[in-house]
Amino acid sequence: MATAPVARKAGRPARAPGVGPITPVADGPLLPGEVGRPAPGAPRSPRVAQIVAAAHDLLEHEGPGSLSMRRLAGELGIRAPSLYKHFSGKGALELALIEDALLVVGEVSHAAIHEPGPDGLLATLLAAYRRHCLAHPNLYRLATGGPVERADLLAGLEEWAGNPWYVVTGDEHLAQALWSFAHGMVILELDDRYPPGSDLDRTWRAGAAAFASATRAGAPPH
Amino acid sequence: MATAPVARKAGRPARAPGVGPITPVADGPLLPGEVGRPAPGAPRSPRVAQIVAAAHDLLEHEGPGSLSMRRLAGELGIRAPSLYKHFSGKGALELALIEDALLVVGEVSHAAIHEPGPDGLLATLLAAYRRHCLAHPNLYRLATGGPVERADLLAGLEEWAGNPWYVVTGDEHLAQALWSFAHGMVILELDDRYPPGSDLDRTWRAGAAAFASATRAGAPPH
DNA sequence: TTGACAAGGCTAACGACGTTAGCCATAATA
DNA sequence: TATTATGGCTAACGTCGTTAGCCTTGTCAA
Repeated sequence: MATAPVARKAGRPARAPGVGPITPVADGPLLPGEVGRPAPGAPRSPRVAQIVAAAHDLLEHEGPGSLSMRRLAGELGIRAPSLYKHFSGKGALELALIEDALLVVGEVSHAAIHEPGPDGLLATLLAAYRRHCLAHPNLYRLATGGPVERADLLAGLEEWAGNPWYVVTGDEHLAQALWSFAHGMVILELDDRYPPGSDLDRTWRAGAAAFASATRAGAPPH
Repeated sequence: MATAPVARKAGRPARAPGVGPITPVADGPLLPGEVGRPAPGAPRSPRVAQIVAAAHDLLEHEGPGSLSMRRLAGELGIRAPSLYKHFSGKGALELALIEDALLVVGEVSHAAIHEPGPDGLLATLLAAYRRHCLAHPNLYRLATGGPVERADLLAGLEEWAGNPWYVVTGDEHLAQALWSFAHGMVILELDDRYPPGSDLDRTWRAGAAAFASATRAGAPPH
């Protein structure tokens, strides 16, 4: 390299380079209807992983308006055009963030259905999804707002991330409907689109009850 | 005026200036639980209405990337800075579009619950919402994507537009949950986020059935 | 009739954006 | 030791939203 290597600007602690968003804990046995994590694609070079980590931090801490090529390069101590040695463009960088986000949300969802709470599988999944997504608003918006180049995504990633919804409903259409409800709730809550003073806990419970009774009425979840 | 007045570039037919998005058909009697349309705010000047109409056309026909101040001005035969004589910025322009979009979607929703189909109020409302929103994708994304300055919106607009969901469920939390489901379905369908080959008609029906039975189980809709 | 003023155009320019072209230094490899 | 890949750099282009400042036209009061 011609210039000072790495050289993160002072500030928030950097993630260890090369470490992806997933710590692949040993996968236990699968539940009925559950599918396994898709095989990872080509591994990222250390520098690419470092850039993605910096972009992740920038997006989450400073907001989407701050995730520009110049700003990101500045965080890394380089200039914007140098980023094009590692990514074909901003879209490719965002796609990497989206992949990470889907992997993590998939991990969270699969973990939830392995530790059901007293209210049952469905309510546990909904609660875990809500908690996680609200805790990562900018990443969630990036990952779910607008179309995505499905061909460029890790094959099977979306299906795997959405599989828990099928596990808890036992029906693919009910699963899609339930996930749509959860996504609508999260995104509208993130964007503060409910009337002020709304009791959203109760709204989540009302939706959960509706889908839970529909699940019991139809084919039970295995 | 110093320059040629109006002077729309040739192309799509212009809407009559000053005509808003709503043709205020005579409002019939209200259903139980239904609220009336909010009182309109300050009327728009003819020129402002014309600019909003041009922005509307541009957004819907050319997509959000084409809705720039320079491009919009070009459609109107003027230069971008002149738009600032009528709007404080792009955000104010977008807010006018959002207000129009919410008014229209409110009209559609209220109309739907006055003409229930054979599957009942709830299914009729869902079908009308889906049909209308999918027919105006860019406007829908603008109106529902991201936060909105509630203080700048016509007072009571969001509540009125959302009121039909309450009318068909009879419960405010179930109403919010149902609307969240509908929004999630629409936005994910618009963004092509369901697995290829999904039978979304059946997904809509599955969700409708879940909420319909929850509605029957709880307080009936009047 | 004249003067003031509001409305609504205009040009020039600023800073930030994504992106490209072309150059160059270092490290690894043949 | 020569070559090549890696990964930096500067300069620049076109687009974006936006501001400052100017000017013409129409209206309306003195």
